[in-house]
Amino acid sequence: MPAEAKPAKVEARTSPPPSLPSSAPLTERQEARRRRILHASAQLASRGGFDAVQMREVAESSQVALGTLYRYFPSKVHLLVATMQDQLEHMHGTLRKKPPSGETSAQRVAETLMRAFRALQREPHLADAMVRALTFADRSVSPEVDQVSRQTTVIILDAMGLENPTPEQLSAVRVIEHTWHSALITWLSGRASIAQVKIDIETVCRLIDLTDPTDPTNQGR
Amino acid sequence: MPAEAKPAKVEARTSPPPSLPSSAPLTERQEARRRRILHASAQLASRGGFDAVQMREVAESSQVALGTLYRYFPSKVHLLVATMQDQLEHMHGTLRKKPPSGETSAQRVAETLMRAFRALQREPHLADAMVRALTFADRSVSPEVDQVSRQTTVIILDAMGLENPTPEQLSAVRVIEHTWHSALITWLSGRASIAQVKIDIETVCRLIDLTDPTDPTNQGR
DNA sequence: CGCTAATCTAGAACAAGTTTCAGACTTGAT
DNA sequence: ATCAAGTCTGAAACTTGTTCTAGATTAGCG
Repeated sequence: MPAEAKPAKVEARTSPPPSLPSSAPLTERQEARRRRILHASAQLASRGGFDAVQMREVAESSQVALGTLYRYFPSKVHLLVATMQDQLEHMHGTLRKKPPSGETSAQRVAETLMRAFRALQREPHLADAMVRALTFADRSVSPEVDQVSRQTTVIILDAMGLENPTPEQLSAVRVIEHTWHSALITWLSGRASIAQVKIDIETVCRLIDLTDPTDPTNQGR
Repeated sequence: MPAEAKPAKVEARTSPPPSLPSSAPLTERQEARRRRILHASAQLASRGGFDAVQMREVAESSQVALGTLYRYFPSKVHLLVATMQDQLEHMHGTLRKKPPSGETSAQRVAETLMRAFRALQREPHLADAMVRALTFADRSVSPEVDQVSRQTTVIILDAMGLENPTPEQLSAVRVIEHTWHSALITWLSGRASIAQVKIDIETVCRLIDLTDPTDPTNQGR
């Protein structure tokens, strides 16, 4: 990675989705620019992963000046995390259409995650770019990364079919997310097979059983 | 990050610890150089984390030419992962001296990981540098990252006090490692508190109970 | 000791993320 | 329609990881 200028300009951003400095609503043309940028980012990422997303190329592909690109997304990592948010929304929509069919919460969650995993497998380079950005993100990207995390939580809770999760269940969900992210990384870096990821996901999903109050074998714990 | 030259020179390295091109044993002076480099790396990392480890500075601090530094460690990530291996060995030695006191495997593992976590807290910047490097590593660093992973596995199995882990237990250990890494990241990026990390570790360690054949409540599973 | 291959050094050069700047364009309000 | 403020553009500059080169040094060997 080149000049990762330390003073990662932490603009006083506050609004949720857009990365613009202030929190003003975007004009139509601005919204269009933002969309073009995200599209270019995803496209380049689909080609060659994290390294292929070069800011100059993104700017060119999206017909925007480099300075403007940085105005919308203050760093490459911000850009890729935003790209991930974008893709996650798609994903959530898609998953919602066909709810998982498993009988237990654990099965449904595992099924949902494996479905997401298969989607990522279709664009492994894009997955690489997004996941690497996520885990490489430093504090200046925390709000955005957190948003991704929340969205993931929602997806998992959706799969569990829970209205009011208990604190224990939320803990289990946290651990599932940890495992999901880390397992993805091992897969992306070629250190784990698809089968291994599947096993890991299924293994961690058993934690859900452990917190399922309707499971009679959990009384002794 | 500056010019992350894509063609990450993947030299035909094969030997285990040293990153030198071939697999020849190091001379004394070479061993000393390697040590100086790792020391400088850890020192700079302790200051300002990942970003503070600048290759030129490492070279200068360790009294080695930039080209030589790259001969020993083909990239910044390689260097930091090697630094991690180094620290892990220390850690393992330290942990061995005072084995965990918990009664169950799960307790001992959680205790061990929390002890390691406290060690990391003492040098948060160093932890940042090492963990970021680990998760950002691409395929060219897989062997080294894998070695770190194996070492971590050994530490956990040690804590469990197992001679012949079952496949199920190994799966649980994998998930624990995933959680450990990911939880560290959320802590380092300021998205999770120390307390939260503790909870996550304790939560995932319950998976061990699930695979403990001596636990009578596990019969129905 | 003298030779050769490998290693090391100093420093330039290159790549890509990030910053900066002057000038053109838009927007919103008057 | 007009003006000020805010945006966008194009291009250059700066930073830091990485590569390359020519010339010293060192290591091992006969």
